[in-house]
Amino acid sequence: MALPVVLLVGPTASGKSAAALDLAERFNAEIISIDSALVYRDMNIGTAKPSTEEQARVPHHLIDLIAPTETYSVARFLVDCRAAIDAIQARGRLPLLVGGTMMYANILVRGLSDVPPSDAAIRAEIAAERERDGIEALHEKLRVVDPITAARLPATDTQRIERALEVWRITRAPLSSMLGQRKPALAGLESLVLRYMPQDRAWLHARCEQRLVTMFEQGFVAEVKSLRERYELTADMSSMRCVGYRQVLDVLEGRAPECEMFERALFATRQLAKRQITWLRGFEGAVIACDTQSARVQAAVQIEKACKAL
RNA sequence: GGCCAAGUAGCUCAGUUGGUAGAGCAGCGGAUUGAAAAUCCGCGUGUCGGUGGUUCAAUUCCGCCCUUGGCCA
Repeated sequence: MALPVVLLVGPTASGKSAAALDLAERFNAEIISIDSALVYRDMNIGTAKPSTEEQARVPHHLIDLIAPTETYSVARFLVDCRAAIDAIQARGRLPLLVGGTMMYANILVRGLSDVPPSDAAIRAEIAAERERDGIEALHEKLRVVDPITAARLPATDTQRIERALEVWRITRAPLSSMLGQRKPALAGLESLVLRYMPQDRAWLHARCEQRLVTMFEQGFVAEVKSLRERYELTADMSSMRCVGYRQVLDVLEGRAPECEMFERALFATRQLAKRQITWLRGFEGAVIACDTQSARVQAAVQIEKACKAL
């Protein structure tokens, strides 16, 4: 009997990881993390990574893949994720994909166009140009080679302007000519999307705060200090731009006063949750109110229904 | 009980020599194609404590009431 692929997506601190553990045990599932922060080794407290006990209860995948000095990508996620799904299904178990990195979830469902991978050397070269000439100059260069993308992006969107220029320099073709046709990532698989969303935003904000308090009590600052001793870290690395890590690093490197650290980290967490909720509204799939008692039961009912339908 | 001060956005406050109001911090909405926990774009959300009076017009001036804080009994 074929099993569906279940995606449980929700904002940070919504309780999806804990729910996933229960659901995994109930449905004989293995968990695949959809989380761009959990891929980093040695970043445990600030990412709210499932504990070793939790990982012993249920097998988890796509966690601890790279060092904090390395970078991951959506495309690599698709490859890793598909491999994990196939392996889990081969064992006759249910793949339960859980997380809050909505770009990954989005690409998983809608597919990725045929765009070249990033090139670290070209990317560094473009970043240097931006520091020297300013982002407006890069936007102008992009307008010449890819007017469609340049018109779409505000002149302030550094990351996308730099990426579009990078694509041009690698392929000599505009990014806008490559988008449109998407290669489906879940081809041949039945999928069920469960959107874990709070009815009351204040409930989520309170949980964000509570979890952040716990992180600092568990030694979050010590974790970042230890990371700095073990790795050659800089503030512009993807790992160090993660919510919380960035704010702690700002204090350790003297860019921000310690008294503001908690408040700034909390603010960043809320902004993240907000962006995640924006994505969720645009997704197809069952909505589950994560701030109600029956959230897990509702999720279980949906999964059961999907399994029977196959 | 008497005197004084304050009452304006979720919070802290500004302001209107009378023409229904604006900052900061919060908050909210949106974009998203190999960095996404990233990178950007947009939005004041208000019976100006209540009530009566003066006035063409009151959040603003006057009276009374309510609430809060302080001082005196």
